[in-house]
Amino acid sequence: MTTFSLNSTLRAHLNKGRPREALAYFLESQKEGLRPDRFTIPALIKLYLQLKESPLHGQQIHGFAIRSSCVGDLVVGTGLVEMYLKYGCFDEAYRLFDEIPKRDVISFSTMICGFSQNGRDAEALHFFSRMLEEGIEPNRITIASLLSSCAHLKEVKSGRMLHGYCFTSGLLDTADVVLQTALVDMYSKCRKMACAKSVFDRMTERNLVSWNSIINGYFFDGSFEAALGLFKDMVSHNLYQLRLSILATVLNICGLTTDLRKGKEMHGYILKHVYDNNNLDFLVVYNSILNMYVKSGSIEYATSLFGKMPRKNVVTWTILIACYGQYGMSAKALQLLDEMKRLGVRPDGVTFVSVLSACSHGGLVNEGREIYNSMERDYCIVPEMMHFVCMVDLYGRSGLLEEAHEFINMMPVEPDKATWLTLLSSCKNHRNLELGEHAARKALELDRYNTNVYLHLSRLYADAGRWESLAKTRSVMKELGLKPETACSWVEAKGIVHRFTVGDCSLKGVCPQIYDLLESVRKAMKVSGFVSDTSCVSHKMKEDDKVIDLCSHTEKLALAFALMKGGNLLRIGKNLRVCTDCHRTFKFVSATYNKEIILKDPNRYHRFSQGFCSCCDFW
DNA sequence: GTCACTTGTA
Repeated sequence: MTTFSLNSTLRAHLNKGRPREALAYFLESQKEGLRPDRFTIPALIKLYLQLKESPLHGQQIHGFAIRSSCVGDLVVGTGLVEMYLKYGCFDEAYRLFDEIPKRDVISFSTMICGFSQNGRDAEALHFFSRMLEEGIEPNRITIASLLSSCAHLKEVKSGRMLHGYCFTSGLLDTADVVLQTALVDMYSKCRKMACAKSVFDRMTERNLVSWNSIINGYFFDGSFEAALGLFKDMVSHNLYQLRLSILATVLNICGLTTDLRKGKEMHGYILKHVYDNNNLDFLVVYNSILNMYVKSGSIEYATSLFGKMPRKNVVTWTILIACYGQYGMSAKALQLLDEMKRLGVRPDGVTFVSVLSACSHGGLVNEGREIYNSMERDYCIVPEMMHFVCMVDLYGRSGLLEEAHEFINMMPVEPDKATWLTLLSSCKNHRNLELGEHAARKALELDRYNTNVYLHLSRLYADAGRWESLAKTRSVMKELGLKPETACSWVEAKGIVHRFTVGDCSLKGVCPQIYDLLESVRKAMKVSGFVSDTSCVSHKMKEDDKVIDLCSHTEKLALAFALMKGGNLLRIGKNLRVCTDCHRTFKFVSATYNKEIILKDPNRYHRFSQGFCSCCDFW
């Protein structure tokens, strides 16, 4: 064996998607004492990225590169940079990037893409200016990554400029699905649907991602009809296999639609097309539909479909378990786990995520711990990061912050940023400033650009009355170009989604009744002895003003609107977690106005009825 | 003979 033959064999295996064979061959070559060269290193990097190995192996490869003294090689350097970016080691990536003597488009694009894929979008755009300063021309790949960052940041202005660049540089002269899709997605995310549609219409070739982007765009823009219409086009062209992702989007739409009329219509539509298309796996499609009923907040339909399904697999069971968990019906979730065991269906790792988070949302600490311990013992499932995070959440949500922290310290692997963020979020809910600050520090060490860390931290400082620290945190966010997501709630009425954003003063003029209604609800609550929970307000202001501030919460505006609209079942969606004061108000309204209310937040569902919530005030 | 790209989802 020579190094040359080693390299070509490695490449051959990798190109055919056989990383294990490549690895075996490489290990063989090591036994023979063969030295990797600058052509071997990139192949090794590809190999390890394909195998999803731990950073330790990455460092080994780095070691090989150092020993073969080819770190300064353009291709090797770029490969190493990519590797570290994939592992989230940004400092190392920066360092290596700076060591590349003559950087090219690819090395710059690698950096930009790495930032963009890790949610560090401001940094991605920043790096682009550096690229231009060094006089390097971007290409289609650079632009696609940048567009993705503009989409995340909702930066239409930069997005438009990039679009303009595509025109003038001739990048759009030839059909380029990826680039065009990136444009569609950028416009979609920035809610410029007319622009998105015009790019989409001009595409000569489209793929699943293109459809996904445009349909999602219409969805978030509230144009349900347009989104569903496009979905029908897509299905009836029979172009792509129905996948959960796209179904989830479409069926989510139905979740917001009155009385599930649209959801059921789509259910029928999809089944018809599944029937027409023998390539599709019925079970998968049924699972998607089941998921739709769960997502749309219709437990009744979900359980009834579950009962009727002729075949079920782990996924089917897991969906329903997750459903109960999200509604705070933890006991039911555990019951389902038992039943599935009894019927001989083997739970998998994802099932345990659902079960553990059900325990977490229901405050069942002991049960959760027992189940966690049984994973490896009874099911031969080795817990991984996602399970660790569930456990931290299990302890933390219940206020057992020390246990949560201890669990992190005992974890067999280095905690990732999600772990620390989970602990931080619990510290925020239970107002433990000291531990919260520690968790925030750890999370920021791993990702300085994580908006949520700063938001949780701000909240902690506000609750503790540490106004200087609060101001400081906010100014850091500003410096880094991080913007919190603006709170938003929505209600559907007659096929149109009405959106309510925070401090939406325009409403005052257009719809004074909303504020009048809220005012009367507030008075009625006061009479009944309900006290506003002003602890939800994180600004420094007088108590009375805090009460007024609370009234502008978007879910309250949406609630008032939904009440005015009429009907006995009100469905409200929200992009952020509900606050305690709003939760109280919803309970009150469900009792005094005799309404059933479903409030969906990003993590779970609250179902209010007769003054109670399905979450039992634990969320 | 070698490096980089778009969506969603928990």
